[in-house]
Amino acid sequence: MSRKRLTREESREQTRTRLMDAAVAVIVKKGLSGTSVEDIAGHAGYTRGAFYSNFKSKADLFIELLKRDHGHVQEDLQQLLDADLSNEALQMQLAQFYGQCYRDHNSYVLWAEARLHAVRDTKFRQRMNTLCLEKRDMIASFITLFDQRMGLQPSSTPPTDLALAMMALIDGMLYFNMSMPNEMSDEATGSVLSTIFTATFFGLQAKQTK
Amino acid sequence: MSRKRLTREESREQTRTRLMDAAVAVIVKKGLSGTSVEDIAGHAGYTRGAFYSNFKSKADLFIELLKRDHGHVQEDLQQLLDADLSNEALQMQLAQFYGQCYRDHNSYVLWAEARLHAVRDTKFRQRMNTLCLEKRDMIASFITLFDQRMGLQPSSTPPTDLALAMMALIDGMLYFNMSMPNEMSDEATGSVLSTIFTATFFGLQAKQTK
DNA sequence: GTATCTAAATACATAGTTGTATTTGAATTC
DNA sequence: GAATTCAAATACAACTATGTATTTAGATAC
Repeated sequence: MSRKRLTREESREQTRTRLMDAAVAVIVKKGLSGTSVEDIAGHAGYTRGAFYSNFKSKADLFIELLKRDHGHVQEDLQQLLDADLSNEALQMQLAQFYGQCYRDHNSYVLWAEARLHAVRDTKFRQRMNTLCLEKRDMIASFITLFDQRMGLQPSSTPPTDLALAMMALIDGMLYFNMSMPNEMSDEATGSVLSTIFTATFFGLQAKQTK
Repeated sequence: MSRKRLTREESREQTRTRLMDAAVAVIVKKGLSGTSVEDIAGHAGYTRGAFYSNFKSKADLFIELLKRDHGHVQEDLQQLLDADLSNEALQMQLAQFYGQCYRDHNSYVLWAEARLHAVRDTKFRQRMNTLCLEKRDMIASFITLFDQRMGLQPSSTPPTDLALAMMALIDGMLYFNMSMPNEMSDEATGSVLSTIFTATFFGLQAKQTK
């Protein structure tokens, strides 16, 4: 099994990626501020030298992590939106989307850290808000599309506001699902979300049978 | 203006309280893990000696902070529940409750820190869950009471689950309201919450006019 | 193959943090 | 008012973190 010999650029890119992946793991485990640059480099199998050669600072790296994750989510959502699916397929896919949402532990923690940091740091908050609003607008597009498809007259509450509410709700439920799975099982989480979504968008309480 | 001479016990109590208040301020500003014991003591006008004489560790203090805040909220809610108010008064009070909810910056940050810490530390998570579930049950009582009062047949979703959802929603909206007040004003926040509450509990989309 | 470049390692200077052990001085007790 | 007690200050020793400055060794260019 021949290990491919890497070009300088490839090697650098590999280092960068490894550092970022290690950073996620360590930050999720010990917290952003509880994680030292040494921790990250060490966990990736490098020394601090490698870190500072690739990133300006821990803060700089953290932004990169968020952007990377955000990019993935946005791509996924955009694909769904572009796919021009049937109503049924769309509903299925959306269900799956928030289904997988509350399974990704690492992302949850990363963004929870980010929110806290945003509360404290104005500059960071602005960058963060840009990302959040991009996601919000994506979700708002879904709401609008859905309203059109279903022939519902749009709610008096703007879809952008509803989108933020859904983000808030999913996020918070994800936490409960993670921290007290006995009280809030995966099924219960899905069921609650679906109840509230349905009530909010169709205006009728879902009479779903367990 | 004679400054009252304090007994030893009073003085100790004062120190303790000052340390706790200082801790909230500093932790909100710099984060739990970014805050040193020295920071806290210093901000309260003492040295580390005073801190360690009053608390076992920073973790110990943090739990105290959460318990104190939790106690206040529970008291307020219990009073509301005991008051046996008319429907109108109850609705008013509840509106006021979540109205004031998203005005308390410090508490938000404290609990956000706590959630992150809970994800990482099993023992802490258990203590934290106890508090969360107490609050959940309190809110579930409100939901049940409300259903009875309004003569609604209770939702197929258990009130405890709905209670967690409402906590999740309020919390998340509070964040957006704090971090992007231009996108999510106080009024918009109230409006969205009220839309979703109404839809969820009455099963009808609120047609509220701005 | 020699010279050059640069990613990553290493060395260093500085500074902050923790918890305990000891001391101090003001409140209490007799 | 002398003795005692204890809240808080101070001193201490071990450890961890940061960022920069310098070195090293493997890729690239000639």
